Amino acid sequence: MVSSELAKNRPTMRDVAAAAGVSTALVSLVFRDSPNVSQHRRTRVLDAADALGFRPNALARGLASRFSRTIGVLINDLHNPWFAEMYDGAEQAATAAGYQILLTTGNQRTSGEMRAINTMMEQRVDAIVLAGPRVSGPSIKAVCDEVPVVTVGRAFVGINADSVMANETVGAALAVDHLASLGHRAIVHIDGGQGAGAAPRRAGYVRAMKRIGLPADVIGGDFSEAAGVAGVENLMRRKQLPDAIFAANDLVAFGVMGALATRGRSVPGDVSLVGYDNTATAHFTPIGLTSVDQPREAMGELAIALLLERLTGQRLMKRNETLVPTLVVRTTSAPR
Amino acid sequence: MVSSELAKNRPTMRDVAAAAGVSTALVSLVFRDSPNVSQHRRTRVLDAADALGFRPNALARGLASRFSRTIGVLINDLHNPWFAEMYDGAEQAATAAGYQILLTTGNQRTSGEMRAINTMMEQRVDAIVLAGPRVSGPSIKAVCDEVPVVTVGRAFVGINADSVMANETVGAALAVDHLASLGHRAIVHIDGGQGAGAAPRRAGYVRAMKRIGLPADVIGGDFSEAAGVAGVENLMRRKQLPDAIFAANDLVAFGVMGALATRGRSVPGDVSLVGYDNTATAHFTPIGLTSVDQPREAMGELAIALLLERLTGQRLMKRNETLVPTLVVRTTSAPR
DNA sequence: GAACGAAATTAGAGCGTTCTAAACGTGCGA
DNA sequence: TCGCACGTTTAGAACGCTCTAATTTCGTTC
Repeated sequence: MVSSELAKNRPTMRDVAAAAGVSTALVSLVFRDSPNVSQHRRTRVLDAADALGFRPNALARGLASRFSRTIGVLINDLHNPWFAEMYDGAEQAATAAGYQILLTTGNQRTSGEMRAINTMMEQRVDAIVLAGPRVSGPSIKAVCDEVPVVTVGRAFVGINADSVMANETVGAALAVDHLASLGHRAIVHIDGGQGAGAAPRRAGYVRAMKRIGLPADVIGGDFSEAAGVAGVENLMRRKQLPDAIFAANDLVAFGVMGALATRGRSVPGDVSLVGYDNTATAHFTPIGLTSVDQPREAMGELAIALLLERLTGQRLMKRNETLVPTLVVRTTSAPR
Repeated sequence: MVSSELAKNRPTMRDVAAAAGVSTALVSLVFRDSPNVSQHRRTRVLDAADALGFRPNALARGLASRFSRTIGVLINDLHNPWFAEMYDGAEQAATAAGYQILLTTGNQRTSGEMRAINTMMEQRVDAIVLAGPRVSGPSIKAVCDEVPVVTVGRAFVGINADSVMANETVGAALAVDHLASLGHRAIVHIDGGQGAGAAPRRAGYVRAMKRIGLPADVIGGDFSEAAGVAGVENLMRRKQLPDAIFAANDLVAFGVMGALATRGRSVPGDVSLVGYDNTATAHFTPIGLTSVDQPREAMGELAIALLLERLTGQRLMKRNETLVPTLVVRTTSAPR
């Protein structure tokens, strides 16, 4: 090994034990906060430990104990702040339970995700959170049989993995009801096409419109800014613009805003606009996008809670949880 | 241990060896891609391995080999896409060199960072990247003596850690020169106060203005949207608005945009505006913020490259690298 | 002061790899 | 036929910790 000179001889429990004049077993007990260690020895050990600059070796610990006390979290896209917020909730819950988090990303590619999952398994994480996974169900079946797994934002059928989702249908209804309550009648939905969550949002929109007694009016799109621009171009060809637009997500809404501005139309003066996801960008003053907000942190916390139930053996059955979104009203939606 | 029933008896090298009728040493050689294993045995071992569903145990491997082949990356703020892009570069470089990345976050708090650093050290990472660290120099001195460390976006003096920075002075000059070349004379800088990188940006602005022969005009602020709003309020009290504003970062610029819009002033009609950092939000059509862009991916790659130099023993001396930013022109800056 | 039980401590065998040094074939030249 | 070199393979001792079972220590009680 080239860097042998770098392999510092770090102090081990043996060294600490020798320095403190006790056995390694006692040192081990001290570092695991065992209650049955005399105060006397405990301080002696701790003093010796930090005199030597001792750091317990997590690899050895994990190997010997068969548990790494680590939960692996796979985030599909690090650039998407959605995941950062979910992660906050997860980290907090995990830390509170005495677990560490091993964070990996799949770089939005299926192959990257599988590689990351394999890495986690080799690191012997005790459980896994898959946030917005793109992998196929069958490809992770073996993993789910080895450790507890929970998926966030997506649910697999026929696989032993728990899931945490947001109720997209309800979210869409929130948007529609809000716009309708402002007096808007012609409410168009630019949808997310094949994107994850697009279908239930569309369905929620259609159902809510029907309930209120308004005609559903869906324009095809996808989860991108370009879809928003295209949607506006499409609408401009009509005799007149709708009262309001409900975009499949915030990106689409940004596209809509830009395209309308380019054409001299104002939001919310000419058209009210509601997005979905409540991304960080939505709240910036020059934008102020009204948007449907998913309880991201809560989803992260819940994901960890589900794993802990499995880890402590409290539950063996699969569980699918659904949380309810809320609407954050800003300046892009106004009375008709 | 409560979850004993979950501690699946995963197959080990021993099992694979038995199944393939060879020694564990041979299995080990196969999994390390040793060249001196006969093709015959290699395939027998590999077949046996995946018949059993064997996954090498990274903990045991790291313990025995004294190297985890893992680089720890500490990201100060997961919500900030800046880090995501830097991480992309780092991950790519690390993977190419056969290293895995252990990603942690400090949640923007110094205490969180120290905890994360300790965790990495306990996991026995071979080297560490600190991206935008907030910790103090002395507090990580011991760590830097144990493993190679590189800091990104900040440099420590008196500590054995390499660093990768962007040249903020040059970046500020880019912004000033751009605005001046558009014919603007009264160019105000709303600065970043005590924030990291604020001082060199301010200095770069002042120097560039002096070079061009224009009077420097700095308004105090910090790296927040609120500072942008406050800056505009400040400017409105003057007899007339400046030709252009160079904001300390994009957040400040968003604040400026919002505040100007509120007061019925248009960008770039009344005032041209340049931000700094080129955040993802800057590029959205309804905003289109001209901004100084740091070569984030390149910075991540370079960070890993520096660590590899240390790991392979090619270099022992500290090295500080500085990369040059570029300007991305969008729609918030226009001729006077 | 002996006996006892509880509390505190320890010896020593793993955990699943890697690594060193030695052993084993095998083919080749003498 | 023997010896030797070379390419393969292996036994067995680490690596630094945890865990079980045993041992020691101690405070009580009789």
